[in-house]
Amino acid sequence: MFERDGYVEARIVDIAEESKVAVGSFYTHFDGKDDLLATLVHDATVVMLEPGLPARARRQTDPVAVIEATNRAYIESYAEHAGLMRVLEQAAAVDDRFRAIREQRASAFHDRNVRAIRRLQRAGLADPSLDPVLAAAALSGMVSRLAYGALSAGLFEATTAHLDAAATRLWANPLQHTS
Amino acid sequence: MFERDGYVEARIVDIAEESKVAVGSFYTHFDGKDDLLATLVHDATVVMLEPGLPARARRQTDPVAVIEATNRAYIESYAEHAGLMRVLEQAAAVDDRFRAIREQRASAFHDRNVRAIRRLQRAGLADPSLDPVLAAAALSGMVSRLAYGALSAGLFEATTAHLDAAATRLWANPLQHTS
Amino acid sequence: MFERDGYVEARIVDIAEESKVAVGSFYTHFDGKDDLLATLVHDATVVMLEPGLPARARRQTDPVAVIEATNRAYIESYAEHAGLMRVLEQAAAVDDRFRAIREQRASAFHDRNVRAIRRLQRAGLADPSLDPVLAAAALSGMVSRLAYGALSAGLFEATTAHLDAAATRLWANPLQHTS
Amino acid sequence: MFERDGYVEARIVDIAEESKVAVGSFYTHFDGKDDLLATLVHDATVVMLEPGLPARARRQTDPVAVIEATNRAYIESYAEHAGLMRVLEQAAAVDDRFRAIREQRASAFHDRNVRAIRRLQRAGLADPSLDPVLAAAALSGMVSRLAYGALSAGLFEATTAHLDAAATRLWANPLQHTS
DNA sequence: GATGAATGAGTGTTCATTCAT
DNA sequence: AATGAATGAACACTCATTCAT
Repeated sequence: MFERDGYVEARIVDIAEESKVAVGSFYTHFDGKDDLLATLVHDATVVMLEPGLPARARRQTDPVAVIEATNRAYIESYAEHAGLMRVLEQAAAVDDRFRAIREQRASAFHDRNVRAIRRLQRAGLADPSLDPVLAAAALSGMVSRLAYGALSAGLFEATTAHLDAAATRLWANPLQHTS
Repeated sequence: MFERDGYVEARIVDIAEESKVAVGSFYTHFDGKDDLLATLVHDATVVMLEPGLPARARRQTDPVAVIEATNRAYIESYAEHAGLMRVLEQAAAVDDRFRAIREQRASAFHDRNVRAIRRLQRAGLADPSLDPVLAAAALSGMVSRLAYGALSAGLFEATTAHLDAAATRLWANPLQHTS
Repeated sequence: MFERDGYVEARIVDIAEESKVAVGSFYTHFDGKDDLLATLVHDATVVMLEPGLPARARRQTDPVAVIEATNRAYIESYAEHAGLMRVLEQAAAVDDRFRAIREQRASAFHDRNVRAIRRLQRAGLADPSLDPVLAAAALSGMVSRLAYGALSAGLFEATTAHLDAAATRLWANPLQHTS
Repeated sequence: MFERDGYVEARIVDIAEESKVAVGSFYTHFDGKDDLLATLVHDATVVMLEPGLPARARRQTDPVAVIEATNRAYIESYAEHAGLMRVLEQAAAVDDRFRAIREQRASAFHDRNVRAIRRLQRAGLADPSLDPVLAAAALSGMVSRLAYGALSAGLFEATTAHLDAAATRLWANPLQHTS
């Protein structure tokens, strides 16, 4: 229902009906509309932040491999939860609680990226004059826009593989010394 | 009122009160809440798309100068209208009319960037193997995330000058031939 | 405006606009919507109750001629003011003032008919066992229904001449002695 | 509430209060003010058009008996629903939906009368030169005016029995050959 | 006298939430 | 635990009327 009508327009009655339970029963399980969405987002986030692939990638020394693994993880998880993310986006615009949740989610990715850039700089593999925080923000903005444009807004046709490649290339280049 | 309460929460009565007119008078000037926001956004957009600085920059041959001028124009206009943009963001999540307006605004910048990248590629100043559409999306995502993080969300401290510099550098590098 | 939108739906702004004056000017001439309609109805009623034709008919001795003259007068005046009468009908359902005006108008016709029937009875030209009040009510109900059906509701096709003839015949017969 | 305040003036809040339920509960049962009235009228109409008495009367051969039965049925049902009919009258003046309902109700009676007159003419019991449609309109206008005058408007004192008698007499006479 | 922008009381309708069954 | 009818606060919008110009 959230994905069809959006967070604001979705009515509790419809959600209950869709789930084939009575409205009252909905309140037995959730405190309200916000609690339901919070639960959904929480469940999805737990999966998204699972340190499976990145953990393995971190051990690698090739910076491009690290970047590619990170980007692929983000894009794939975005592809899987695109609908929910759109809903979270709307809820965040209306309810401060979700603004916080969204920021927290974003921070998790952001911080991971800041750490990755610092590591590359220390290893002499990235331009040390870049501000890691700004760079991480910019680069993850870039990747999420690519994901949004292709997977949510349908602005351009591209497979997730294409997106991976483009993201990695645009990530890798600016970090390099332009000497 | 929109900037304080958001589009959805703002009540007509409050908007009228704030303007020191009666509710009825509000309707003398606007057809409704949506009409008011549409008007505000329209006015701001007219200013933002004025081809002042970019037009002059286009004639320059130094690609970095072109990029810098474009980025500065975007960041400055974003800085000026940050609050309104946040409201538009919320309205777009709730009302299809505003989704369209937002897309249209985004397209205007996107298209300008696609054209800029193509021009640079033809002039041999940018890596010709990049897809201009994906690159434009990625790069403008990057810049708008920088602007959003610094000016709307307060994620990091930075002057608009800092943002200009970071944006330009991160734009310029990936376009270059990595030979 | 009243005839197009009905009494309740007609808006003062539209009435003023239609008359090419400002709303304020409307109130210079009339106290409000009700005053305007009262004036219109009054003007029309003055004309309708003018004792032109019936006065002459009254002097005649042929009862059928009297009846015919009365019916014709009613139907013609109804034909002329059908639109206004429909409006009055609606206003009477909403505003007690107009209910009174309508009753008064109806009474004028009713009383005239009661007097006519009494005269015919005294002259031995109508069944003396009929209650003149009920008969007058019934017969004028009949005529006004004919007028309404043909001229306002369009229930059946008939010229005013046809209506005259039918009304007179249906009036004349029941008054006669069934011996 | 409708009978006290009329259709237009009746407020949902009052209707709900009168029924000792909350406003919201009103909407649990009806779609709106119009739906409530439509339901009331529908229920009343179902009863009014029940072919009980007239069906039996139809088999009779005495035309006066047929007419009397029809008139009594109409007057009794009118007496029972006089208040509601007045409301319907007002609603019809304001809402096209009710205009249609009223016309439909009127047609049901009208058609029945047209058929009755035709039957009487074929049986040689009524003047064959009368137009059955016009006659039915006129005669039912007469009866309904009697009912309205006595039961709704209080124009004259009369028991339903008096009304029956008067109506039947005024119906019966005009149909007869005036030889 | 004419103007028409300003006024604000009034009301239909929605929907998250409760709670007796 | 499930049910779903009842609840009533909340709010957008209309339009007759006023009054400063």
